[in-house]
Amino acid sequence: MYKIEFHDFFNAAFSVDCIIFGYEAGQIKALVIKRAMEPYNNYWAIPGDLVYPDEDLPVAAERVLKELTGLDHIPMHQSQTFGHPKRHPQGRVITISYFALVRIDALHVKASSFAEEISWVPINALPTLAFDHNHILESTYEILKQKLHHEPVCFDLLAERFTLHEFQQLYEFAFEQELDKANFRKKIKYIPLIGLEEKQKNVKHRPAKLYKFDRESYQKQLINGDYTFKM
Amino acid sequence: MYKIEFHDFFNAAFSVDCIIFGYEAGQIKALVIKRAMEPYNNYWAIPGDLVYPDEDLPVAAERVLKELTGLDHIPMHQSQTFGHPKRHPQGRVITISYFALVRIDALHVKASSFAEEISWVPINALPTLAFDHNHILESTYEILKQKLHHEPVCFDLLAERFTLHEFQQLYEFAFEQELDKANFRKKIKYIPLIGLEEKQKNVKHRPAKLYKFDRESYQKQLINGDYTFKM
DNA sequence: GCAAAAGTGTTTGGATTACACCCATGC
DNA sequence: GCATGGGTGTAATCCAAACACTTTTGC
Repeated sequence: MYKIEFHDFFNAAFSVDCIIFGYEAGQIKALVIKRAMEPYNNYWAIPGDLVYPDEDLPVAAERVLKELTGLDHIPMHQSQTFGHPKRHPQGRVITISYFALVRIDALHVKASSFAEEISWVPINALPTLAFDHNHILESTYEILKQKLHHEPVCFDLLAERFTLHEFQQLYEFAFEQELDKANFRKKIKYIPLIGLEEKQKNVKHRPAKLYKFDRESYQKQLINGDYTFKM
Repeated sequence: MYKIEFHDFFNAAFSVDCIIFGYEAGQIKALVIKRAMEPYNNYWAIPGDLVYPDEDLPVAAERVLKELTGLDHIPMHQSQTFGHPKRHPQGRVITISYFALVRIDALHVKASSFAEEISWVPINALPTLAFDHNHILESTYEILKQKLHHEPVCFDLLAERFTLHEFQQLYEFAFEQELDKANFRKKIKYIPLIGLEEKQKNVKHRPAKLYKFDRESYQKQLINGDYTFKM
């Protein structure tokens, strides 16, 4: 055991990485940016950057995401922290990863000066990413899958109005197994959904009814304690 | 948006906090130490300390736990990271919390020079702790409760040999609801337990049979995929 | 009419619940 | 004997899986 002075401990930096998941064309995807700076110039990476000395972590995550992708007002949750001494080539940098779920169809991302390109990549076909970002992304996807079982986060990924088939496909993709249509619909019977009058258009089969998630009555049921989401 | 030099980011420190849960006398408890140094001298706190500049996080968690409590070879899992700029009075210190589950009956803790006292406190009757440690401990307890539902972590808390009633009481404590004895036993029917010949002794009622968790066959079932733990 | 997907009903077996009952031990 | 918890059986009910069937659209 060696002894160092108290102030010598204060020579680390830390960053936040923002993992943004979306759902598009039947696949769960993550947002990556192409780095336009060293280290790992030209590599795809999770959007992330260093945290300012007196900045709180969730605030930093919001700021960094906005600076790199233009995305604003996206609620994020903390995922995990990665701190291997050699994970960053330029010094000791601990990174705290945050993640968010978004509706890809409802937003427009734009690359910043530090990121020359932005792309949504399917979670099951990731390229080699900068730093330890493959590891970070994969282990955060595991957390997402856990949440899909026990919390209604699926409705953060689906478009605001969705068909029951799209809803089903999301779960089929995440858990890599086909589901029976009739049984799926029985299972979701108690999830508060609002059935809209509107239907699908321009499909070459019977148009499906569109639904919205009824957040308000879900909240009420949560407080009453007479319902717990489970899939 | 302000701009600071790259090297000026490197003036933060980080620590690990080790939350040790145990089960004793029908209650889930956490290990706390009484601090024998500033800041928060004489407060109860989660065992934790600063991480060395080139030390990996899980290694630091193990070292710190051993230094402060004498506990060694306790497998720990990362929980959450807390980084509010004002959470530590002496500078910017981010803390990464780790947690572990132990069998209180099977270990002996000893206070170090930095901790003049060690105590197990029931999770539902915590004193005011140093720093933001109440918050850290409570939110980690929520994670433990989640795990109790989906992973066989209960057997890390129970004594190696336990009665089915002790097993049931652990769940009754965690989820704050009474369970039917007969139904509880049907529910755990598929958990691989080894029934021992031995029985309880010196109890003033019919002695209960003792059981062990069959880790080996649980692992096999996991790999085969023909069983998932659920409580 | 045909293809394709939407949408619903029925049967079955297994799990969950509530509850009742008997058993072994210390005092 | 009696208090205390250990341990088991039963009937009613609910739920999930498998599968078949009808409906509505575009072409």
